[in-house]
Amino acid sequence: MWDITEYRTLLQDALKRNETVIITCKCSVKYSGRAESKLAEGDRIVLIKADNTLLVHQPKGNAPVNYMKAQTSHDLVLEDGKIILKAKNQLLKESMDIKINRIYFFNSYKLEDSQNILVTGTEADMANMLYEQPEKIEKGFKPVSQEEQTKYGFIDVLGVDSNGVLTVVECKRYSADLSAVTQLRRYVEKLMVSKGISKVRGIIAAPKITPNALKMLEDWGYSFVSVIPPKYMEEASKKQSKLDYFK
Amino acid sequence: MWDITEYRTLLQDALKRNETVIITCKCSVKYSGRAESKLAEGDRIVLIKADNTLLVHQPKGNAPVNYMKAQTSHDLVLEDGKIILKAKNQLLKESMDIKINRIYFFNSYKLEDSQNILVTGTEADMANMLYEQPEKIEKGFKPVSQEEQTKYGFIDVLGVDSNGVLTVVECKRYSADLSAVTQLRRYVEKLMVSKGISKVRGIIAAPKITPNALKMLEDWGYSFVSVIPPKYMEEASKKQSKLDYFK
DNA sequence: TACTACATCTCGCAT
DNA sequence: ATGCGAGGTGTAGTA
Repeated sequence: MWDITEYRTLLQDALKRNETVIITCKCSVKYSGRAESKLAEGDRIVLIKADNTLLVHQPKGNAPVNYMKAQTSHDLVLEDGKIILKAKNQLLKESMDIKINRIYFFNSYKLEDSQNILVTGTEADMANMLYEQPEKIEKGFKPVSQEEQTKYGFIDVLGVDSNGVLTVVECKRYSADLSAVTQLRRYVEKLMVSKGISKVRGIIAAPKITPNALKMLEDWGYSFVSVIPPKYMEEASKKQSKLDYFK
Repeated sequence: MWDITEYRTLLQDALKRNETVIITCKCSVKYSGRAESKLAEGDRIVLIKADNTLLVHQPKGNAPVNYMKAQTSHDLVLEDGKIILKAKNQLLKESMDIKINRIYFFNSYKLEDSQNILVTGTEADMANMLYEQPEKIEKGFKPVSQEEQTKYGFIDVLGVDSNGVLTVVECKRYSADLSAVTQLRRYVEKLMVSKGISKVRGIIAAPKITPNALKMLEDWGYSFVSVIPPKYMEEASKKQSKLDYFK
C-alpha cells in the first residue's frame, strides 16, 4: 500500500468510477493559474470529488487553502523520489502540484447525491416580503407588478410612493454599506434615463446601515428604511410543495 | 463500531484532542441562523476541523453545501432512533442538525500545520507593478509616494498626470465591471471633496472591461487602460526572503 | 468590534 | 460564453 504505483492505480480507478477521494497527508502545494501560490509543508486533507474538483484543507478555517475547479485531470507521479499529485486544467490554464511527503490515510467512496439545498431568508425572500407588505417600506407605497418590474432588470422592488413618484428599493439582508448605496444610485440613474424622467426616489431597506453609507445615501437624497429580513421556514414549505420536494 | 455511543465517544475524544474528523455518510441537513436551509438525504463528506469548523461537502462543486464556523460545539445524539450530529454556535446564534442515516466511514487525525499560503498576482501586486512602471498607465503619469497614498485609504494607485491633474487609478485583475466603475467614481468624488478641487481624473487599469462598464466609465469622463496583471513568482521570492520562508 | 474591499471568490441566472 | 449580482459569502487589513 505504500508503493506509489499502487496509490496511482487506486486514484485512477477511483476517478474512473466517479468516486470521491480523500487523502490525509503531509504535503506542500504549488499553484499556477489565475494567480500563483506556494504553501510549505504541513498536514492537510485533500479531497478529489466526483467532478474532479480538488480541495486542499488545512486543519483550521472555512475556506480551502488551495483548490482546482471541476474538469481538472489528476495524476500521481514520482519526481526526485517524491510522490507528486499533479492536477491540470487545460481549459483554465491552471495547474497544481501537491508534493506528498507522507500519506496518513487514503480512501475513496462512490457518493450518490442528487439533492439541492433549499435556502430561505435570502434577499429575494426579503423583496417578496416587501411586495406583500409594502407598508413596511412606507405608508402609501405601491409596488408595480412583479411582471412589469422584471423589465427593469436587477431592481429588488420597484414601486410608486404616495405622491406618485417612481421609487427604487434596494434590499440588503445585513448592514447596508457603501456599495449598496452606489448600486442603488446606479439603478436610480439608469431608470431616470430609460424613462426620461428627472425624479426617481431611492430607498435602501435593510436592518441597519453603516454611518458612511448613510451619509452618502442622504447626500444623494435617498433614504433608509429599517426592515428586518424574513427567515422563517414557512417560505421553505411553499417552495417544497411547489417543487414536489418530498416525492 | 456501529453503536451510537461508540461514535459519540470517538467524536468527543477526537475533538478534545484537536483532531480533524472525517465522516463519509448518508445524511440530511437542516440549518438555522443567518438564514435557514434544508438539504434532503444524500451521500456527503462531513469534515470537523481542529478549530471546530464544520463543512458538509456534496460529491460535486467547490463550495461546501453547509457549514458552521469555528467555535461551534458538536455532539452526536440519538433522536427517534436516528443518529444526529448537532452543531451549535451560541455566539452567532446558529445551529445545524445532520441526521446521519448511514456511516460509510469515520476517521480522525491530529493534523499539524503552521504554514500560511503565499499568493502572488493579486490586485495589490498589480498596484505595486504600476507604482514601479507608471508608464503602463500613461506617458507622464507620476504616482505620489506610497506613504502619502495610504492617507487616502483604499485607492489602489494615486498620482498626477502629465498636466498635473490628480488621478485615481483603480486596478482589477480581470474584466472590470459596473461596480468597479462606481467604486472609482466614489473615490474620485471623495477626493474632490477632501481636497477641495473640482478636477480629478479616474482611470481603470484592467486587462479588459465589460461594454456597459466602459459606457458608464466614459459617460463619467473617466478612462480605461488595458493592463495585464502580473503573476510571476519573482514576487513570491521577495516575500519569501522577507519572511524567512525557508527557515 | 465595525467597516471596507479583495477573492485563484463560487454559484445561479439571464442574455 | 459573458455579464451581472447574491452569498448563511470567507478572509484580511485597518480604525
